[in-house]
Amino acid sequence: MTGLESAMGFDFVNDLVNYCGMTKARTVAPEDRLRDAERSQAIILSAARDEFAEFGLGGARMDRMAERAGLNKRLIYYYFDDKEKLFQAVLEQTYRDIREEEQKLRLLDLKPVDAVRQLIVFTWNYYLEHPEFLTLLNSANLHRARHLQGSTRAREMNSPLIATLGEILERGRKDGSFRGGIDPVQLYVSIAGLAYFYLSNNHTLSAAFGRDLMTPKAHSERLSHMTDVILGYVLRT
Amino acid sequence: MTGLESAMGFDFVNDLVNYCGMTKARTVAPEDRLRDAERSQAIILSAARDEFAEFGLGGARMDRMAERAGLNKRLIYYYFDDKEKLFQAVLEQTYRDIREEEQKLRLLDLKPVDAVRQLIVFTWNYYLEHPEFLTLLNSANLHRARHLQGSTRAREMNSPLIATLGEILERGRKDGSFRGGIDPVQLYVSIAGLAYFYLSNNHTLSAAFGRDLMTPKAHSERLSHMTDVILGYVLRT
DNA sequence: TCTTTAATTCACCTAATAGTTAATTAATTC
DNA sequence: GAATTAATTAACTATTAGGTGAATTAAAGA
Repeated sequence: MTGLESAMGFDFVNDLVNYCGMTKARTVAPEDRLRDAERSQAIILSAARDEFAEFGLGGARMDRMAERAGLNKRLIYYYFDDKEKLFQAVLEQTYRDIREEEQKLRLLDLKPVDAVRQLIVFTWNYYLEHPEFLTLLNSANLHRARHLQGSTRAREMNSPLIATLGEILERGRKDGSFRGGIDPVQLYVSIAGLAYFYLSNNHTLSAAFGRDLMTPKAHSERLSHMTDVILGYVLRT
Repeated sequence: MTGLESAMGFDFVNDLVNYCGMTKARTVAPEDRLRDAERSQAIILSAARDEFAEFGLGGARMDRMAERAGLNKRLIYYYFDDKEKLFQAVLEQTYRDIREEEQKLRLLDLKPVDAVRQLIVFTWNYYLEHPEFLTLLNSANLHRARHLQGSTRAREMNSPLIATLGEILERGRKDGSFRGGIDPVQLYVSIAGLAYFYLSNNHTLSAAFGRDLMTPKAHSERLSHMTDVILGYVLRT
């Protein structure tokens, strides 16, 4: 309480808060706070994501993460216990991010062909704009995805997309544009695989074929090729 | 020299070797030798391959490699200098192995459709039977393939395959079975990607879709799907 | 204002790890 | 059979890296 408030004989700030109907969860503006648990956790998570993405689980360094975050290393352990749990938290966040973007697509509002086209374009662009997604998944798989132990969470996040794709395939079959008997999981894995492999393995592929696969031109050629391949399979001929 | 040889007054073994016209590079049968540089190097390389494949470059442990190899750790440094160079040697060996197998395919002896089919089957089976190939390539890419520095070697190894595939596509186009304008590099990357992503990411995918992707049945379904996708694209309709 | 709680920092520990020095001994040469 | 070379080992080092105990201080509560 300030000297003035004290002199006035009542708690001015508290009265104001009560008058306005605000909860007094915060007495200082979020920006001005020197300490903020949520903010620190978010910063750590993002620093850890970058570090894991760049060096893999085995190569990532806790000290470097702290430095990246601009926070004391002890805080990482305070909030995330250990390296394994931190990696798990990063993975969950990463999954949440892509599924959130996928939700926005509203594929069921489109014609079946356009919906498939859109899904291909989205997948390609998302991988292109989030290279960390690719390396994090590689790390997770190297460790046999033991960080997605519960697996129910992961399944819950992914089944909506597969259900949507199944519905799209069904509609396309009914209106005669798609062939029948397509497994939505196989199709999704194929779309993802065509983009993933090209981008994730671009360094070895570029070396192997002596051709820069990361130019804008190469990118648009790949997207166009991918679309041809998938539509060539899906469309009734 | 044995006591007997000595007693006879001449070097029996040397005379025998000269008589037979053999070079005396080895005095003891390869099996019986306690020390053998080539053998040790091969053992180290294979132990290192397994270790790198299981834990990645960052997670691999030199001590564990020595244990796997059943040889003193110092030998690894004696023959391969350091961890980085060892990883490079492992990568080169790995590439050599798959290209050697590819050479045996004799795709140009087949009809174009069958050649493409064969390439798909080979790729699928090779990845399936050599899971270490997948994780090693992932590691190489995580480190931006800096271990394939010269790149000329890598290109030399891969261009024959692309040339062969180009020839197959050309023949197929001429005989009217294939569509025109297919880029062999794109096609190869697609075939590889369809198999690679499924197998390399099988742990996260299985968790995401709540479905075991590694049963024999799932495998044959995937191969069949992949074939449909690629042929659906390649074949003139 | 005073107390309590929780965010943050400092200093440190221990085990592991990449890499090395120097001795040893099997194999080869003469 | 002695000398030389090369494969192999044992023991060691310096450093790094994951993790922790305890003090500090900002923020919240009363």
